[in-house]
Amino acid sequence: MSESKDELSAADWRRTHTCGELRSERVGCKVTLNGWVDSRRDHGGIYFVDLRDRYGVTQVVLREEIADSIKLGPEYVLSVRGEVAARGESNRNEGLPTGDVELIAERVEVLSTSEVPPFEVLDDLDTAIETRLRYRYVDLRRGPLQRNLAHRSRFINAMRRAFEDEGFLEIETPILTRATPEGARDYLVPSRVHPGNFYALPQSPQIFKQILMVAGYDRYFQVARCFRDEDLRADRQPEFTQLDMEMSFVEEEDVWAVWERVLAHTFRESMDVEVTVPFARMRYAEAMERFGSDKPDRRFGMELVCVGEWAASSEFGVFRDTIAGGGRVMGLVVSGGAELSRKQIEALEVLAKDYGARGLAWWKPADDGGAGPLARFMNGDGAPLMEQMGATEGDLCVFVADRAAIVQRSLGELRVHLGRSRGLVGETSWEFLWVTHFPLFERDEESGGWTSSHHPFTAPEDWNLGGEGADLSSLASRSYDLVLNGWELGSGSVRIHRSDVQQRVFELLGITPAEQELKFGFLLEALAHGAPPHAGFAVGLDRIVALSLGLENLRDTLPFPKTTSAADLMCAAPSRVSAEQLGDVHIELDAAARAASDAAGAEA
RNA sequence: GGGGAUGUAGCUCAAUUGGUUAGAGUGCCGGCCUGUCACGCCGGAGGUUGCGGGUUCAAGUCCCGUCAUCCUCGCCA
Repeated sequence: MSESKDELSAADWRRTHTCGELRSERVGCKVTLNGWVDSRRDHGGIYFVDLRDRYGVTQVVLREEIADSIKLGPEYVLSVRGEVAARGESNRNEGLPTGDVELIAERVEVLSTSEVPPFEVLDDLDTAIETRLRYRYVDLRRGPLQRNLAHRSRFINAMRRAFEDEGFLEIETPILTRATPEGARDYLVPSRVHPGNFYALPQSPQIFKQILMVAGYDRYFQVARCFRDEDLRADRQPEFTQLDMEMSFVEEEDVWAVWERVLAHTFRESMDVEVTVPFARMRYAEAMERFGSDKPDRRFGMELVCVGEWAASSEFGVFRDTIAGGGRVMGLVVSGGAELSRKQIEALEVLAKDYGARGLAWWKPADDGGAGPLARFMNGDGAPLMEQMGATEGDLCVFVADRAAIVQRSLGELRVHLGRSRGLVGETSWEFLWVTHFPLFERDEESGGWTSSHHPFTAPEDWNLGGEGADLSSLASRSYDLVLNGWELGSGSVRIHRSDVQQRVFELLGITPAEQELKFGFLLEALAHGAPPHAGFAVGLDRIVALSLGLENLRDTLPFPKTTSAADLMCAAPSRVSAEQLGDVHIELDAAARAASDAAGAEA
């Protein structure tokens, strides 16, 4: 180095530019860059270093005397002072935005050294997620993740601005709150000052935002962290973020209109994408009947076809008996599916059975009766069923006979599977869909009682709940989901703002007046103190951000995601705690927990 | 809670029917090289085959158990 160590440390090491911004206009300027050593190329008399930060990469040239004076390793953090030089025609790097210039180093300071990283910081690296999560700070230096997180920031900020412009107030609600009796398992936090009592982390700010409506904050929104202690999936994390909102003195259409404006603004601002507004709308019952799903992917057809009439009069006993027993028989046409082998069709049957179907009947249609197990019930004439299915020779028809819910579910899942595997799903499009009028209640298979399809605060379509002795399964709710390309992005509803109706719904859900008082007393009380009609909605930000990036797994849009077993591999959470800490919160482990905790401790 | 897949060098993977000293690419370290840009060339280090047990003359390979990761059914008001 040309200067002594003392002069160096006295000198200002701070950057004048980022590693992504130098262009030809700066040739001749003295600049300072800060960044990480991305790659090194030692040519003996001349030494190249690519210096990286989240803005880009700039080539730094170290002449022999500087290169010989320092030791550089991968991911070292440097401050480089020097002059910007033109690269010249033959030396330009077309692949780099800064490729027309380079920095001729005059002074290099190592701000920080680095262990050899566990994997290389490359855009297209194929490292096991386990290793990436363990060393997330290295993984997060990679371009795709930096771009994803930057996109997420822009997306959320655009949404925030849109809500502010609509007159909404951003209001925070508690993270330490009380356990709810229904819904997902709560994450619990033991109280030190209230022995034997626990806070719960919120599954959503639902009750708080309703109480804000009662309090007169008629337009609320929040970027809210939510927690649910349930098993995970690629599209599900134990803690996740919602863009949550609620409005007073409105009905469904008002909520939808706000969201249509907000999302149009958000996609325009953050992605330069124009989305079609207003969004399409479809009732739940229609979605189930046509697509076998409450979140239909409408990018391809292959809709379910009801063949109940044909089945009722067919000679196939299973079909006939199903119809006679009040069930349904429906089918799908797999275009060009006649090419599928028996083995491939059996794989489809396995899939259908995963979702409750008892079997999958199939038929390769033709005028003469076609082929497959159903062919012998055609009496040599396939035309009538072909016409009803809208099938032609060369297609494959598959059928499920069962209770309506099972028929729709299994064929709906089959449809999505076939749509993907047969390449029917086109490019990602931005055709949003409101699915409306979900059932108010569902049967709980285990207890035989009733549960809310959405949540117990959802308004019924009929404030009288159908009167005394009504068939609860037939009641529709004023809830709605927002769906995009087969993904549920969010859900909401008009709420119950009448204390008496809320109590009646609790009662139908089997919550006794004593329980209501104990667990929801504060809400019922609030509703009895002047509650305006209100409605709201929340989207899963992780999902919509992932989808807007074309990703199906949430992990690449989150800085510190957890594993399928809800562990953080970087900081090794959850962990055991000292006996003293447990004592503080009045917790004693049982024998099984002690053993598991000791085993985990021994491994670590 | 159930089902499936995976686990070998820092990383990504290979290793025939159970058979010699577990290999390759990449990264790392050293040497050479004045225009590279995923530089190149030469050399080197690097292994509890996830862990525990079993079968066998012999186990990365077969069996049992266990742990971790991923996908998934249930679950997720």
